[in-house]
Amino acid sequence: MMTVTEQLRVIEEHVVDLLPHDELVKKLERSLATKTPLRVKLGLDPSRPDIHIGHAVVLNKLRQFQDLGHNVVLIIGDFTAMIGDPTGKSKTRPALTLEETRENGRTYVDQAAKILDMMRTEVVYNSTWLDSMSFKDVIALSAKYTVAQLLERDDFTKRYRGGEPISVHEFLYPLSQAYDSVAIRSDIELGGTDQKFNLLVGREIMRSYGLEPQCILTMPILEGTDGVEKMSKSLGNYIGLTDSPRDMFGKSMSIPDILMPRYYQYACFASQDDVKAFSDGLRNGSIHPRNAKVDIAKRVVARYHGQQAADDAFAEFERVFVNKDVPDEMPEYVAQSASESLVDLLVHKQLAKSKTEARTLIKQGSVQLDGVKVLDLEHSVDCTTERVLRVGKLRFLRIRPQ
RNA sequence: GGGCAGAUACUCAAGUGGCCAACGAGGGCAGACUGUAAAUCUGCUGGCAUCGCCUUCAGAGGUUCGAAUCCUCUUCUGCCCA
Repeated sequence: MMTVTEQLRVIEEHVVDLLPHDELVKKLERSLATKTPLRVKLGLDPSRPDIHIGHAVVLNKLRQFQDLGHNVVLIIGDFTAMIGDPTGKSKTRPALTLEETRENGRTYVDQAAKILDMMRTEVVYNSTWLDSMSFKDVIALSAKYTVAQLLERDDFTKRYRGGEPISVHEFLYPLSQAYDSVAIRSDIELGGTDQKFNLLVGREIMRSYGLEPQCILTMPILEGTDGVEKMSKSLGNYIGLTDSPRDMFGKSMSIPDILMPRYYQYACFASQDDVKAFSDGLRNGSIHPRNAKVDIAKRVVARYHGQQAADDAFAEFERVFVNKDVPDEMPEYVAQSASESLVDLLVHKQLAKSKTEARTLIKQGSVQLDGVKVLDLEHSVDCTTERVLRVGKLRFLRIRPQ
């Protein structure tokens, strides 16, 4: 096992907050002396079924803890998802049923397994203890925190001042998350920087229950492919862990240039030194931005799909976007008759949301058949031979004869 | 419990009896330019269709030739008073 100092060096890398530092040192020293691994907690909100590379930033940090010999406790917040954490949002999220959150939780674990060492991972659902709490228990829990303390949270403050509604049950979110820490007796809890408040509440609540407070560690929130908003499925700016190599590559290539160093650091998990060299290279022109981005895209794909997939995705990308060729693989459709209405086909194969949109796309010249623009709204597609239909830059459909 | 204000398309936000499928901004989509980037410029952004038609402005009724706009009730939200 590594010494405390050596461990700390790994743990502190890329971290935003690590509080309180001296308590962590004590925990590590005790862990080393008693040969007891620390319990490192991460709460996952299963209100969406997919994990993306933004989550991976935190997961990767967990993996580092595991590699140092510590244990990870993944908490699937199936119960808290019924509240819907309003963190960073101006509105309450729609509440989900317990069944939906359980289902999402299952896929979460599968995806997390791409990064974590599952031998050192304990997975628990917080409904296990939250569901059995009585109203009396809830009162006792909520008595341990004040409204003023809760209103300190940034988004609560903003909403309160802005005259926007805050439901009482939203106040229960930080408290129930904090109670999770009590239930599993966590030593350290990880989260994105937007979780700082919730993580700190955990400390207070643990202390109230007579437990040694957890340390907290926050990681940066990775921006989505739009370069502005934080990565999230609902904003459509995410790169999912289960995305195909091709999508992953394409999405990685679409990030704004200014985001490259951050992606290099947090999506590719490059070391501080490498990140510095990368940034310097971009600044002084010794690295071409386009090549830099290819490098990032390759690394991202390689991490989740392997090097071969990354190379293939790159080759495919070159063919489609640089050589304006068509991709190897694309959705296929077997024609139902010798000739079909182009508009209907676009809608039917979901290349357009409605006939109106399909017509708009045709009018704008973004629909091509075998590389030739089609501008006729009434066009019938001759389906007696194999055709390739292209809409915009990214949507393809191979049409096969009957 | 009482008083006041408000609810408009993905979001913000105009519109206060016909000129409204509804100004504008953001977002999104598409085109040009590029490094599939950013920035910039242009077009589109309820649905169906050849003029045109149909369904929308929290919900339900009503007034009117005609309503997002007026009236009634309901639901939801904020503020003030208690």
